[in-house]
Amino acid sequence: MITKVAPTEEIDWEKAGYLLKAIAHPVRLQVIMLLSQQQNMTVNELCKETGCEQSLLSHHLTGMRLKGILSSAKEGQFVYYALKERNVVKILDCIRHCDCIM
Amino acid sequence: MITKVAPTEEIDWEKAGYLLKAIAHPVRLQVIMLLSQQQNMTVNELCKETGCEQSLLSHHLTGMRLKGILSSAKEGQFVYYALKERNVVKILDCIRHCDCIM
DNA sequence: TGTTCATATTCTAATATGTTCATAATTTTG
DNA sequence: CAAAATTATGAACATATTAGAATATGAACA
Repeated sequence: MITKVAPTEEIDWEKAGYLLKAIAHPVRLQVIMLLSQQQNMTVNELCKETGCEQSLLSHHLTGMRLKGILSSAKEGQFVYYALKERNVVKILDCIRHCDCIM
Repeated sequence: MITKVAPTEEIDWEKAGYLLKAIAHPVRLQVIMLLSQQQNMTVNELCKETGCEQSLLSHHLTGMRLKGILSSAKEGQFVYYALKERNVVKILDCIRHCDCIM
């Protein structure tokens, strides 16, 4: 049996870049932060918390949903958004503790 | 003396978004990874490793330098690039261990 | 039914980003 | 000095992202 010796971790840089781009925006980061603390929130709640205009926020939310970061569930007249890919929170935490001087 | 009670960590989302955007690109991520393992590298070395064309890579490098992520030092005909903001490596490590399904 | 609320979508404009190509600047070498 | 190597720069272009306005859809409710 042939075993790979210390296989250099294969990273899909395209994927990684795609993922980072998908969250790299102040509003989207805030949304992730909020949903990491609160399970689900309606669009309106997110609007108020982020201070982002409804239409624009909707765009961001739709995008993140399509990219698998968020899930959404319609209940009556409301749509509840939640984190689907909770791993992105780790990236947030990382930035939070990073002290990146920029 | 008045002490702030459990101050909710203030995060500058603009800054965070800016930082993420600054590295959110397959070539730039690779550059960061390479320089996290090797201290300095010339443009040519980075070219070969990333498979990115010289001019394009140069643009990326210049951008990252201007944003404070990389430093550069000219030595003779070569220019050595190095990580200036090593904290970005943490973000890479995070992605690496994330198993983000995307 | 008609009105209001919550959300999504479409359209348009502005701006930013990624890419390529040609060329410049500088250093080394023959 | 001329040629080759290394890197940067600028123009031009394509594409993507961001933003906001207007409008559509559908649910709730008087």
